[in-house]
Amino acid sequence: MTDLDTPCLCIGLRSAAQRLTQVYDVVLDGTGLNVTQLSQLVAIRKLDNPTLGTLASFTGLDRSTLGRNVRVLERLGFVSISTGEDARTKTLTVTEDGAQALRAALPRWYAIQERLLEQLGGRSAFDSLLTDLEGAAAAVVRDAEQTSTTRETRTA
Amino acid sequence: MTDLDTPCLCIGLRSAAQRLTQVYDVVLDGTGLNVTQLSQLVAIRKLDNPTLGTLASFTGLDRSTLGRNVRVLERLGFVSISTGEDARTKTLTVTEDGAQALRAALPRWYAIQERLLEQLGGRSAFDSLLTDLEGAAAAVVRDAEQTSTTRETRTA
DNA sequence: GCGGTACGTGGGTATATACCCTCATCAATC
DNA sequence: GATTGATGAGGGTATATACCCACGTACCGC
Repeated sequence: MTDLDTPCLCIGLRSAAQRLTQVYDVVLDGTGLNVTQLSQLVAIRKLDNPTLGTLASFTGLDRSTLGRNVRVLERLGFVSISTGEDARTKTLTVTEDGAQALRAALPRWYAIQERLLEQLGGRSAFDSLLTDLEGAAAAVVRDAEQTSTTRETRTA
Repeated sequence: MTDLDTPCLCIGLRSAAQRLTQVYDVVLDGTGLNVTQLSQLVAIRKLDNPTLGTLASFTGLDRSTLGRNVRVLERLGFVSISTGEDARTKTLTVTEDGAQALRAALPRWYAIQERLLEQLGGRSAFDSLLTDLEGAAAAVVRDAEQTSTTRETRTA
């Protein structure tokens, strides 16, 4: 049971994601958007002026994380944040500047995707690995919950 | 050319990495180490008291990032940071507390790895995807450099 | 030995991310 | 209609991450 004979799946995946993020960001440089912001603008537009919570569920991010991300977009003038009918909620809207940034960025985003998919020979291997990972992660979490429940029961 | 018909590879990969990180961290909870810290302790031990720069190259992280990460480990008492023979360098050493935390954490880390690999049917698909991604990312970067060079040449 | 260059770290700033607690608002019940 | 419980967002704090610049140290050529 050692270390580098079996490199950490988590760290490996994270490194890959970081490198890929940098690649996207380099290519998007000059459009005013990085890949995080691009994806969030796209999501806001797609969801048609969602609330923070809706966007958070959709993206799988924590609400507070998303709130902070969105404030960056607001400061950049790409999103406007207004109080919804339900006064607890904040509604997000892509501004005209945001739409313009999207028009600049999306072609480049698309070009990266195409190039990557070409190199990867399509997205099936990619998608199935992500799906498998999701399933595997869920299995590990179930195991962990099982174990801790057992431990609590034993202790009690 | 739209958005969610072709979900962003980068965002997908990043989400997967984040979820996987959370899984590791849940399982490691109580050992005093999260997966980032665990991997860094392992790397320090493996590299046998490296300098910050050496560790940064090894892990692929930015030096300043690593400096900050390591200061967290120092504050936790798991790593000691001392000035090297070359007075510019800082040498990293895993303390006894750090070694003890590793003893607590490594079996759990190993259990996650085993469980994940079992679910994934081995690591070949995982590893080859990461390798392919690396190659594909390099290709995209080359394209981008090519393009910008061309643009500069044209402009000049 | 001195001066310039190269190199290793640290600090400032910024984003992305999470968790927990609080506060405000809405809704439902009495 | 007032109290209570649920829900949405914000703020505090923390980690992980990057880039750029400043500073101090080392080394090399003279």
